[in-house]
Amino acid sequence: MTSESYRKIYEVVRRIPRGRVTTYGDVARLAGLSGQARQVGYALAALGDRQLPWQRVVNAAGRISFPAGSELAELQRGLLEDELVEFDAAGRIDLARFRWRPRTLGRSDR
DNA sequence: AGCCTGACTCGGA
DNA sequence: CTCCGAGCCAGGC
Repeated sequence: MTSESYRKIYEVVRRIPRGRVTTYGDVARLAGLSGQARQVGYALAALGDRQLPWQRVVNAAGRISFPAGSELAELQRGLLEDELVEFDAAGRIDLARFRWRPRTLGRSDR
């Protein structure tokens, strides 16, 4: 069960395209785990050496979910900036511009 | 089992 | 804008 949920979560994260981001809640929905955003974060924390674009998952506020200034926060931000994802002065990503909208959510890209 | 914590989110004050 | 409170669920003690 857990492993099954994790598998679905990883499956979704793997599909996030470069230069785009998505939220924990969206990943949960796409993985058929609506309302379990928290478990997504949990699954990502247990990534191990899997090669997944985990940096493309941010919270619903468009912010990195690590303490500002922490090592992981810096790493994630750096990886995203390398993909040309922009952060405003407050460290927020404009989800209206960078959010990934897969067809399975009913929306097309812009 | 009970209790706390956490890469979350949403609605209300 | 910020601060709860509640819902969520896996893990560790």
